[in-house]
Amino acid sequence: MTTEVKKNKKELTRQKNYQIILDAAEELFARTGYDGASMSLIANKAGVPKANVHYYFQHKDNLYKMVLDRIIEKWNFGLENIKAEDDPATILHHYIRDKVALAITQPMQSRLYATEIIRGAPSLHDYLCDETRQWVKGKVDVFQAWIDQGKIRKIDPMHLLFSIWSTTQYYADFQTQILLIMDQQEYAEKDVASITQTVSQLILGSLGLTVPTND
Amino acid sequence: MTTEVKKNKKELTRQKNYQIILDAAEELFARTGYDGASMSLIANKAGVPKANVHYYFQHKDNLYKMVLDRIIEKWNFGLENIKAEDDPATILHHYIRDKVALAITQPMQSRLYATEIIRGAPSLHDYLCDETRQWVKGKVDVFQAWIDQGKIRKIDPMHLLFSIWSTTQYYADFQTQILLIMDQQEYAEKDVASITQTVSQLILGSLGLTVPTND
DNA sequence: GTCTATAATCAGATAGAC
DNA sequence: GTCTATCTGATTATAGAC
Repeated sequence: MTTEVKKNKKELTRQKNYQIILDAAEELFARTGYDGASMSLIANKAGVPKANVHYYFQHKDNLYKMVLDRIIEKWNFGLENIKAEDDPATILHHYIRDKVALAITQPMQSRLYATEIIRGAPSLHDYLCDETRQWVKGKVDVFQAWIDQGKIRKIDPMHLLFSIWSTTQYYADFQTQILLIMDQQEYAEKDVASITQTVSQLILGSLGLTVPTND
Repeated sequence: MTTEVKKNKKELTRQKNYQIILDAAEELFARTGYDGASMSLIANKAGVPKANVHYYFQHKDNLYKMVLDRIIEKWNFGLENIKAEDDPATILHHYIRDKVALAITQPMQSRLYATEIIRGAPSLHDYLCDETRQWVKGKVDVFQAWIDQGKIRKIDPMHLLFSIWSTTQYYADFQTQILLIMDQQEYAEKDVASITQTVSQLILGSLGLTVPTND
């Protein structure tokens, strides 16, 4: 085996271990909070010695930040190129549908994000001030243009956006409560459909729009 | 001083200390999570020796449960006696208004509840299965009656309720994010008004109702 | 009832053999 | 790069003087 091949193999195990630890950390941070997720619990779940977690990520805080970074990248999507000329009903319905799907399939990531905000966003402060604030500003402008054109009913555009976030993320963050109330073990296929339908109906309905029948 | 008076005085200090510790614990549990809030931090914040916290509440878990109990009692309000004959617009608008007010004035309690649910509701499991499920069932029946009478547009009643909870609580739980995006230190009077207005418009508007102008 | 001092345990982090 | 053994400090909880 040449040194080159050896090097590649090592790099591969490195990346694999890196991901395994990140996955374990994501779930534990989401499930038990920053302080509740100990490095040894994370190491156990990942199936590596605790010292290796420190070898890869040095400090706990660094590991936490890496987990958050990965989530931010994944969640930072939707409404990318919306314009005043677009059709609000289509745009918003698709955004809601995708948000609900993400909440159902990746609840842990939503929950970790939620606990970070609830803690006062110590690790996301700058990101929220820069990227998120700018992003929101852009979307709010388009919403306002829709209102001015009479495409949608008059409403506070920023709070409209917050309402979309809250109603969709709720099904990830409060899943435990929802399922206990519904007396179910997990979301069924029809639940996803009725959640999407209800939330979409709620947002679009209040704007004087009707939910598109075809996706 | 008679023994009776002495006894009353002792009982009074006991209740006072009890409340002081509960208040400190509530804030710390909400801010840093169950594991992040250490007994010594709570004792410091309350201004009592750590041993006294144990004297009053024995175990950390017990203190946490007491804090939760107090929150549940306070939040378990609204829609108490609604009936199929009531006017949906008035009922729902008042419910939303009160929920928003509570979210703005008591954000810590909402956040603590949220983290408890996100953790999988270890301490609230039974409460959610019994009280909450029954409560929801009752409200859903009334909502359904409103739909059947043609008072409100057809919508999934349970998800309608979830949407009210999510949109209102969001302003407590995600306050940090919202204020950073809005570039403000705290909610202003006019914010509370526009949040109430927007959320009410959202819920009522999607039901084919209009927001009542007079409270 | 109150509080100091301390026990027992577990956390994050590292040294050093392999 | 990997992992055992260990250090240091913090945590929950309690014993016992006042």
